[in-house]
Amino acid sequence: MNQSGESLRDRKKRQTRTALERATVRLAAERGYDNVTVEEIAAEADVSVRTFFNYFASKDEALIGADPEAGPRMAERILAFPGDVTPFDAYRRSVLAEITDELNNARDLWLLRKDVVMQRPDLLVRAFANSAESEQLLASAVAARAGLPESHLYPRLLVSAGSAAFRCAVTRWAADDSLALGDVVGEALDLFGAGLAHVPPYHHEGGTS
Amino acid sequence: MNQSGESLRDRKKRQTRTALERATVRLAAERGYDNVTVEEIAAEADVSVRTFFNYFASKDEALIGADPEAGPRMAERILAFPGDVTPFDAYRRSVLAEITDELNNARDLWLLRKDVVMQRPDLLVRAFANSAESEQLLASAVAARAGLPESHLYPRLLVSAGSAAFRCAVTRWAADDSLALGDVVGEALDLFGAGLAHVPPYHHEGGTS
DNA sequence: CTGCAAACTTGCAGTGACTGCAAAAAAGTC
DNA sequence: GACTTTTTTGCAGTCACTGCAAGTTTGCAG
Repeated sequence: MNQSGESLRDRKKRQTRTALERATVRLAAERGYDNVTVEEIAAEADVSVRTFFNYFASKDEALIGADPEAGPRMAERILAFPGDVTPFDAYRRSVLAEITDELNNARDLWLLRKDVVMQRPDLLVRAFANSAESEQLLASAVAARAGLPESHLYPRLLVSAGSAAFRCAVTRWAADDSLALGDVVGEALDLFGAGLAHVPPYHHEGGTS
Repeated sequence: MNQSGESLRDRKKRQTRTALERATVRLAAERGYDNVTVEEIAAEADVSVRTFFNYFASKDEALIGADPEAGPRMAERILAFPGDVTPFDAYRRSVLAEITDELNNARDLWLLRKDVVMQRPDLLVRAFANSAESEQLLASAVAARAGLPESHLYPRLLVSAGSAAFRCAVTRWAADDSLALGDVVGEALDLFGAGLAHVPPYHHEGGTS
């Protein structure tokens, strides 16, 4: 019964996973991240506490909705671009594509996460701390594309810059409703691309930049 | 009795603080970070567990030796440079100065921390997660110097890039004994300064870069 | 549809980080 | 030496997280 690629089991697993994720985000946004216990989250999703930890290694991970496939997916994307695309561009496009997908799939969740992040900005950093494994994958992909050894600083810096861009962008996005998250991330990556030695122009009071 | 600027009390506090820090790092390097309990650390430093938590908010903080004065100190340095120094250079120099000082004061600790980080790279990221407050200070200083509003992406990105540079540099430093940490951080910051769109040259097997 | 194996869920008991509180012990002051 | 302010400590409690050993559900073959 897996011609559709997804058995009953798989479907149920996906369901509990997203139920837990949504419960976590919803409750955290509603009454503050650390006023919510895993027990409450599990109850909300109608599973046992132990099951929560079968799906997520930590409360943090559930909040951010850590997707174990995101790393491999992005790495593949990076390598799939035609040869004349620079490593930076490949990485940049890959990140933006991922964000677009994510927002299309769960924009509502990100709106709630925004509230949580506004209360506790450190959560975003902490959540990214656990993705060292994925980052390693991305760094390898970048290294391959750039013709550099894995030990080189550049690939790791580029990937770190990516998550920094994302984190800063979320903060900025949270503060200004009128912006699209993808655009802000793109802008941040551009600053990294152009070099931080170059201070970007800023027109006081003149939003046509 | 505080003409020397430091009373008995202050001296003792400093002593317990560094004793706890050293105990944490030493034990963690010796037998692995999570095979060490706070109870053991406290015992090693001859204080109670409760006292440990009077000095450090978490085990992570003790491992990294989080210095609450580092943020203000660096911010001050950034603002103190003459006016013709660019924001990037001011930040860069400030970071390198801090690292130099730190290594001069506690090089042995950093050598041990290196071992711990090699076992668990995520600890470094997590440790930096709690410094959101300091980062805000630095970002403000950079913003002031760059003539940008605090809400602008640039200052935050520069500061994030700084910690990314530091984290990547430590990793690289841990893997190659022959390098000086300060140099690697400087190199990383230079890559950020020049722009990541530019892939650095790499001479296969020719260390004259 | 039955019986078996693999995957998933659950409860339970335990560890360890971390907190608030109130009392003991120093340290500084006069 | 009494008095105030800090610092240390013990204690009780909460909560995240883990390993283990059932119990339950799903997949599959006969």
